[in-house]
Amino acid sequence: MTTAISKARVSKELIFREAAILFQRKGYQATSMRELATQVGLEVSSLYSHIRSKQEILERICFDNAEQFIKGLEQIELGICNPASQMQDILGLHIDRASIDPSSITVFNDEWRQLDEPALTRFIQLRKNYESRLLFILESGIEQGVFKRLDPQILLLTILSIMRGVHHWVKSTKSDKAEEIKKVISAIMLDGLLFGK
Amino acid sequence: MTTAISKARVSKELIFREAAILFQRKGYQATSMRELATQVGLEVSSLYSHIRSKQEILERICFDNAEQFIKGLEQIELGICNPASQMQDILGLHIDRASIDPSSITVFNDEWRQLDEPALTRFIQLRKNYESRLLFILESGIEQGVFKRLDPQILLLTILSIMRGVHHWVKSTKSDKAEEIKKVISAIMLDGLLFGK
DNA sequence: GTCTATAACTTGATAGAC
DNA sequence: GTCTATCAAGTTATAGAC
Repeated sequence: MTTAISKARVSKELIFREAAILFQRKGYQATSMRELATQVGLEVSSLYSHIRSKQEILERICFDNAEQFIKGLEQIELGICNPASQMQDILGLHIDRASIDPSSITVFNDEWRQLDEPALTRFIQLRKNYESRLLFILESGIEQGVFKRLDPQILLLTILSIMRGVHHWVKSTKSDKAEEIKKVISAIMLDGLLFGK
Repeated sequence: MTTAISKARVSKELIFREAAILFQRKGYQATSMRELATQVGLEVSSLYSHIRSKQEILERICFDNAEQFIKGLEQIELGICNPASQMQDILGLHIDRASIDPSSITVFNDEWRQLDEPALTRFIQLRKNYESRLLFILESGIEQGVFKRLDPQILLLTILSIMRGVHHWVKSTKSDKAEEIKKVISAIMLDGLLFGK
């Protein structure tokens, strides 16, 4: 429109997207702004016309994802109050988000510790809040006799561990259909691995 | 013996132990040799009388743990050839090791990507070998009708995800008995979460 | 083996011309 | 908005006295 030859558009979004990919592959600390600039197709200094700092990128990735998970959980809480189906929906929420944007989720999962204060404390609080709401669902399920009477804290950590790993197999399975993954994980978590029993 | 006042012993082991703690808390890249020196009670340069480089520390942590897991797996493979009990033993192996040395295991789990070549490639190969042997056990179990007929690749990644998270709840559960954790995880993995069924 | 001093380099970020 | 040039601070690691 404005120029004869349309130059590759360098938007803020592109910077965040490429940053997520680099942070995923090498980690936040091991990724330099020079590498990011190269990946985006700019000189380092030009990045700072779009962003304020390297930290700002990490903060946005972490808090955007946090927001998505919190919103998703709110929907589930407002739905039918059945712990088993709520748990299944939570698994679905995590698997869907890991499928939609694996790089971003990996950074959210693994690199949040590199947040500076006060963002770090704020992030940890969001996470604690999220986890305590999952714990509540688990405890409700146990009380209602839907789930087995196992230590709910250990249950919670087990579920979170599985969810933290989902992004790994989003790419490593050939049939990268989220639906297939949901089926298998639900089967394991809810009914166990043993046949017949 | 040699000095009247016995000075705090600065051994190589102490350096590796403190390094594991720092690498766990802040990550490899975010931990400086200055911090490590302070933690150990030396000046930076003095560290280099004991170790060759920062990388050497990471390599030793990663490969020592790899060796332990491989040895453990070999024992399990040589034991009774029952996929269900083998799987339970593998869960036990990971939980035991995470209980014995959580810092070291966390670095092994999360910081191996910071290895330089050629160590990185060597490490990835060890891991691939380990994982393919777990996969074999899962596939055997499915063939023998012991495990449900689920995608073994997804099963493997699920189990590895749980094992990667064990160190988190070794500290966060008050009763930090490995036995309790083993019981709960085995219950979930083998029999599922749902009651009765 | 430990120290002080410093080399050699990389980092995130800024100044100012265009 | 993008560039060239540069800064100040931090990094791992070494040299050499004690």
